[in-house]
Amino acid sequence: MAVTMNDVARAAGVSLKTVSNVLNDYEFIRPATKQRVHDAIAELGYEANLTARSLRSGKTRMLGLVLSDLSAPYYAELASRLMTVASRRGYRVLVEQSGAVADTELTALQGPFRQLTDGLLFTPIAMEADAVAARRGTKPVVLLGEHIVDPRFDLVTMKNEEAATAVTAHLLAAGRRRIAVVGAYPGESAGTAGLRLNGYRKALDDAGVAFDPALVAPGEWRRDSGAAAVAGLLDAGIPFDAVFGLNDALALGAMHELLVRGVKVPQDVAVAGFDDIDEARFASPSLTTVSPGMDEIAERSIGLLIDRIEGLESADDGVHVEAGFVLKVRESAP
Amino acid sequence: MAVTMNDVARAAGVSLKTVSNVLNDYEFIRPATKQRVHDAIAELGYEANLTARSLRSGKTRMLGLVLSDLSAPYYAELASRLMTVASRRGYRVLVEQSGAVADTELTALQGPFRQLTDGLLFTPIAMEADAVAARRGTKPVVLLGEHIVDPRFDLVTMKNEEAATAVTAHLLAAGRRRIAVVGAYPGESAGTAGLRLNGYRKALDDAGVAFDPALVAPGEWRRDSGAAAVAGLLDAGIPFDAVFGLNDALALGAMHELLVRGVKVPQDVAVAGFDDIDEARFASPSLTTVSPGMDEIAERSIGLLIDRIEGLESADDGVHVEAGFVLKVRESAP
DNA sequence: GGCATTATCTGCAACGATGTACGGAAACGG
DNA sequence: CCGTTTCCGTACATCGTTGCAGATAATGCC
Repeated sequence: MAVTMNDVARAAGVSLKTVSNVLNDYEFIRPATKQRVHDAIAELGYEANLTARSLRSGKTRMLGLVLSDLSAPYYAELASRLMTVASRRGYRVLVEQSGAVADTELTALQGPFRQLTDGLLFTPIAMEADAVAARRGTKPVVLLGEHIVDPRFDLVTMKNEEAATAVTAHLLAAGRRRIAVVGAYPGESAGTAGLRLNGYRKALDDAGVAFDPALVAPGEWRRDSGAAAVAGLLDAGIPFDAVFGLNDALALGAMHELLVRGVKVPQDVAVAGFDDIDEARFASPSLTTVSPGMDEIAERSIGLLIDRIEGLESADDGVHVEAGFVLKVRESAP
Repeated sequence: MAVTMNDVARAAGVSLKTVSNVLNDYEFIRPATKQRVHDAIAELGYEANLTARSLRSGKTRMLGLVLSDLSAPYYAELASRLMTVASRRGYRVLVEQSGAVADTELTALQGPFRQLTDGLLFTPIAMEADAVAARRGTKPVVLLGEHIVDPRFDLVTMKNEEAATAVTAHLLAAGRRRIAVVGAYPGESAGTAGLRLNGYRKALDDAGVAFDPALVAPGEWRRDSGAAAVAGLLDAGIPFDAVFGLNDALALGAMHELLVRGVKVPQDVAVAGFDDIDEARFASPSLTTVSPGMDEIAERSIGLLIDRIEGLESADDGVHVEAGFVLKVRESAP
């Protein structure tokens, strides 16, 4: 049986409550008493029972992180940093994979997962704003991504549109005129894909280049769909001289397919991505992309969530944070 | 205030304990009673309080996963699958990043993290067998990887040596004779790196090719170290016609450096890796590697751990599981 | 010196579930 | 028909903390 507060209290010759007070930094305790308690704790090797503490206090000191798939490199890198940042403030992160399925997202939002955490970092993909608003409980929720942009919610995101414009402008400046986009539907204008597509269109407009819907190919944001999308364009005989993958995985998949087909990158077709995952630097050719300030996103989202949990942030409306970005020009689109 | 069992009991006109019994599938309950309780639960929207349940039962239905760094692609993919498999058996996975630091590993093994979980999936890197044996508590621990191979522990691993031999033999069969290895010290023979290096040496022996320590370059198992290791070899003027990265990240980093330096892959230097992460298929050239049966590893390690937790597995000695492997021949080393 | 105030510590109840023990009714056996 | 067994359900204690409301002693103030 583990050592309890009662054992410590007995050993230190004080009441159980005094031990609790010492542990919770209660103000009025004589240094000598505090010392005796600490000695007893050290001697017995006492460790607080977190479950009991949670039951009594209603706090778990865990944050929930809901994302579609932890094996996606962007999410893996993000999760890793979020955990590191959270642990600096004494919180753990519990991850739940939604698979981008509305049902699973809903379960994460209001099911048992919710109970285990003091607050949620939620990347909605399938669910819409009203549904989330109706189902979020009383605990804080900070949204990640851009699927839902709504004043009712705290949101940490990136400059999708501006960054996409920058990438596209960079391709245009290099003389590319038929820039294919993979990862969106031609008409899309909301959500992460939509925003990035808007950014692309804006750059085209600025440069006076006409938008061609035939150059826009949808696909899930994975390497294989990037490859499939490019294969589709090539097979359809649609000419293009650049590919903008709406995330790096898509771009890298696309680039792979181009090279397999004997298309030279960047000579024949330039390729650019979005996210600046570690893999991008080491691809061959290395991938031009945009770094969306992941450190800042991790820092700010955890900070905001914990501030909400601890009552340090009390804005009535949702707080919106937009991290900066940096264009990373590499070999795939010099 | 949330709905409690007491509320349900009142609504159903039974005692609190009967509600508990219904929820825990106690045998002797009249169908009619069971139905009334279920109706009340549905009507009130009752959800069991997991914290209270944990406190009373001593179980959390969470598994701990300790690994060095979740952003490493192999671990990210593994973690993702482990979570999926665990959830099928009603468990969640809580991840802790050790950073491959002994202190952090120790904390994960016996600190608060331990309390939160019913059992641990532990990838030791810095800690040694005796230290782990002394500090593991009473809850089940299943080791992953090969840093510690010891009959005292349950262990789920892969055929490192055989697989490394297969990769090396494949390179040799293609006529390569000076195969550099990145990710190990020349004399290493224990741990994952050591085993894979042994496999490499065995293949050399079988083929009657002499082992040259100058071809073995150490480095952490990341892309950047793979690149740095190859840069070192090239700068030192050590000739080689193949590189075996002891994991895919190393191999991909190495390949990148080769290509940057104008070395043709696979014409001048063939490259092979280990792990078969998704990225390997989409690299250019695509990476020859070995797939270590990650699905099997995920299935078996979660299965074993949960069986231990639930008392379904009771072998006194550690159970050792070795997943099979498949060589994936791709463009980087045809 | 008397009374309010401050400092220090304590006991009890409560968080919401489960384990143990037991009571009564129904079914069964001889 | 009575004792035993099998069902079905309940009451109470308990897991290890923290919140609340004191109790007691020491100090400050006039």
